Amino acid sequence: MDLDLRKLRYFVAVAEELHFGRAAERLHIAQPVLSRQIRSLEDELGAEVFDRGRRGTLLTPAGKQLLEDAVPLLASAQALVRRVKSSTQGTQSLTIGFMPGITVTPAMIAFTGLHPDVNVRLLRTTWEDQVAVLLDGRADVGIVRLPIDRQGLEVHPLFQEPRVVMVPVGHRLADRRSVTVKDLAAEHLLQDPDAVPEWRDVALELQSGERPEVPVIHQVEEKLELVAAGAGICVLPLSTANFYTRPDVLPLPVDDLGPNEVALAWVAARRSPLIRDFAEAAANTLGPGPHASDTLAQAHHGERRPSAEVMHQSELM
Amino acid sequence: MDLDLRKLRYFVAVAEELHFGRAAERLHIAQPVLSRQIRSLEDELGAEVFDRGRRGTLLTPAGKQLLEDAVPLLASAQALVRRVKSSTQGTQSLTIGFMPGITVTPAMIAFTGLHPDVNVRLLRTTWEDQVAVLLDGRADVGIVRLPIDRQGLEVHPLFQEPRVVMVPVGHRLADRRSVTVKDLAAEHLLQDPDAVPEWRDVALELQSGERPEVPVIHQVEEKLELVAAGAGICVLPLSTANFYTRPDVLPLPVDDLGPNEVALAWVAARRSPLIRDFAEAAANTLGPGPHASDTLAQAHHGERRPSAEVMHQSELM
DNA sequence: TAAAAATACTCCATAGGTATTTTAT
DNA sequence: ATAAAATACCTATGGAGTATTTTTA
Repeated sequence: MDLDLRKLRYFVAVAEELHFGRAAERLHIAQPVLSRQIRSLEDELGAEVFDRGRRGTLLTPAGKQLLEDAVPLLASAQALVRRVKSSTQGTQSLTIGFMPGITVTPAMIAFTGLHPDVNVRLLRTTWEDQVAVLLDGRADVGIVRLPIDRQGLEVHPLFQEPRVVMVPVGHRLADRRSVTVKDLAAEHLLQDPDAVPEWRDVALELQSGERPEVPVIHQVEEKLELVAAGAGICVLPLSTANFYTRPDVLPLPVDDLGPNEVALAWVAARRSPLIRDFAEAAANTLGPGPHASDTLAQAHHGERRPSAEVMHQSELM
Repeated sequence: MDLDLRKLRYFVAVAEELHFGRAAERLHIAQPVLSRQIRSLEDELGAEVFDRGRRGTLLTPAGKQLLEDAVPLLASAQALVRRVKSSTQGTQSLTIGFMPGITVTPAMIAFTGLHPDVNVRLLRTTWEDQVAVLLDGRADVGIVRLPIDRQGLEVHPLFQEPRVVMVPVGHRLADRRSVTVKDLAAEHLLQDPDAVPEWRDVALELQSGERPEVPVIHQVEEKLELVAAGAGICVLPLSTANFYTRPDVLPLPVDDLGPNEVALAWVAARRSPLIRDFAEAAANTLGPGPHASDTLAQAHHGERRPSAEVMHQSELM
């Protein structure tokens, strides 16, 4: 009668691993248990979701449809629990997700003026989880870098900022005043190609299909460490490049690279007055027109710090 | 770890009844079971959701938050199951919800031209469930009458049409050429007051707080039966009034009643190409500008029939 | 005191475990 | 032959039932 979210979570694990044994390991259960639970899910749904045999485990059309709906449903369930738990605290709160390099403070100040009683929290996100934190309720509203998957979100553009490429000192392009995307085609990009569509379309390592695995750590500091070590390059919005300046990595303008768009996003199905008011505060203080420094800055180490208390994600888990 | 949707469904029943015994009856389980399940839910959430004692059972703030999220989550889960089940059939399908009186055929023809392979189904809705059928997956897209709760929906206005009031022959207003909303303040309205905000604001029966219970049956035919019997009046869009003409009920123009807006709506979190193409077909064929008859018609009984096969909701349950 | 919810207990369905067999490359 | 998934069988958790007690207006 009622769908079992545990089985759904198991299904997602198998759908992602395409292997019952590995999925069971990831879920910390025994493989036969997983087989039985997936069968039970298939019985309840009246549809086979996996094509076992032949070339291992594959998704059926019904399985693809299920995966598409299961991920957001599980996120919504998590979001529900988070919101109920936070509603037990006496004070209302608003959690703002933001990507590194974005200055949230002016919007926060404007919002706090309207709602001095509300506990505003900041959650630094990465490119990979900037959308997920909204869907699963870790954040109520996000200041995101486009492009993103807009499914289920309300997205309001705020402003644009130029992007630069970070190369190590001594790199073959390091003495250029500026470069083009084509100059970078042979480089290894240390980030999700979807974040830089212009590069993705010309990249040699993607056309050859022989792209080395990008390390799973995606903090900006670590990316720059890898750039400095000569492991590859990365493209950053100007404000981020200025924020994380270090002497052994140089920012270079890229002539034909479109600007990075920053937008405010939240789950479309919610209409909380706090989100509405923060959206207005952000539009007034952050967008449109550049408020941040938009020229290549000289190195200025450690001068700027986030001026509000920043939660680390681990504190929220 | 995983939220239990069964408990969530139990919670919604108690939240709606505000009485464990009656809720248990509605759920076909014993009262002690319900008490225990709600306690278990509260343990899992780490929050009391009901305030027992004093004046019976009441929702706590956490309970209100939970109710707000639980209803759409349960609807999404139902929608997931429906979509997986329908994806097992070989042919793709698109189910269109529509309110009585709206002519869907031109949009259907345009859409079928684009997708001759897709099985298009129609689902007649009522004022009360036109949104629910979208949220729980009974329909993929709906032609709805505004105003509706837009939470989680994408809403694209199509066209407007005038509204009339239906009164029985022999009514004190029956010989008027037209009336005003104020003339209707003392009448009993046989529908949801939210459907006619202009009336709601002046209605005597709402101000006195002594509104008689409106029968739960909400088919247009039955409303007109009640109007004919002198049980009250109802306000209908012109096309609906023309469609359901009967000799003992008269339509009257209401001078100061705004037009009824018809819109296309679907769940914002979905982005199916079929929905996109139907939206385009509907915008081209149905809106803006009136395509239906927009004058008060003489009686023409039984001439017009819905030209496509119409499913009854019971066939879908 | 009467009505409503909570507690005590019993039963059974089912998640999870280990050992083993079946299946497909 | 081997790796992967399914089956067999056992244990224990927890949902649902009935009978009863506790609580509150």
